[in-house]
Amino acid sequence: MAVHDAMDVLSGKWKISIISVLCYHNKRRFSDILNDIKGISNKMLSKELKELEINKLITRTVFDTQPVTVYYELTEYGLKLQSVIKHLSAWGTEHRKKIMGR
Amino acid sequence: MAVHDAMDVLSGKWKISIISVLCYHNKRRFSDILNDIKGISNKMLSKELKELEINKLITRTVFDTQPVTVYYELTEYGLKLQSVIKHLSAWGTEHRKKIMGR
DNA sequence: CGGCATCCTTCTGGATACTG
DNA sequence: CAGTATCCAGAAGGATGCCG
Repeated sequence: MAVHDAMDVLSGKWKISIISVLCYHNKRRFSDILNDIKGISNKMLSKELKELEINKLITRTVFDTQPVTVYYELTEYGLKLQSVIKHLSAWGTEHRKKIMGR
Repeated sequence: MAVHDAMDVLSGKWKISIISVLCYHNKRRFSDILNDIKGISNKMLSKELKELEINKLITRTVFDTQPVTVYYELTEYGLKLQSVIKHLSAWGTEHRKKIMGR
C-alpha cells in the first residue's frame, strides 16, 4: 500500500513538523528548528533529522565557522511533500476548531 | 502548529492506512479491513478504529445479524482527508520507486 | 464475526550531562 | 553551536486465547 510506504518515512512524533518548518524557511539551523518546534528535545530533533536525511528528504550542510554552523533544507524530493503538508495543515486547523469548539 | 494538531489524531502505525481503505470502499467490515491491511493485528485494528471513532473521523454501525455484522465508514469530516491521502499516496508510490531503485 | 484480556518484548522519548 | 551518551519510564504493539 502506497500510503504505508509514505508513512514509513514520515512516522515519528516530529517528522511532519520538521518538514513543515523547512517548507516555510527553506534553509534552517539546528537550534532554530529546536525553537520553532515547541516541546521537541535536541535528542529527538537530532534523531529525526538523521532519519530524514537517510531517506533523502533533507540535506545537511556544515559551514566551518567557529563554532560550526549547520543548515538543513528540503531536497527537491522532500519539497514534493509541500502540497501534502499544506492540505494536512488546513485540515488540522479545522480540526482544532472542531475539537476546541470554536 | 496546525500540522501537529492533525498528526495528533492521525498518529499510530495504521490510522492512515485505515482511512485510506475507507476512502476506497466507503463502507467496510472489520474482518475485511483486517485483510486489506497487510500486517495489522486485530488488537491494533480494534484500538485504532476506536480512536478514529472518538475523534469523529469514522462511524461504527452494528447490524444485529447472527453473528453480528459491523460496518465502518468515514464521516463527512473524515472524508475531507481524501485529498491528503491522495497526495500522500502518490508521493508514496514515487518514494517506493526511488528506494527500490526502479 | 468482531472484538476484549493478558502477557511480554521492543520502541519511544524525556531529562540530564558531556564534547569538539 | 550542534550535537552525542546514558539512564530510565512508559507507550506501542505482537501473539495467543477467550467470549457473546
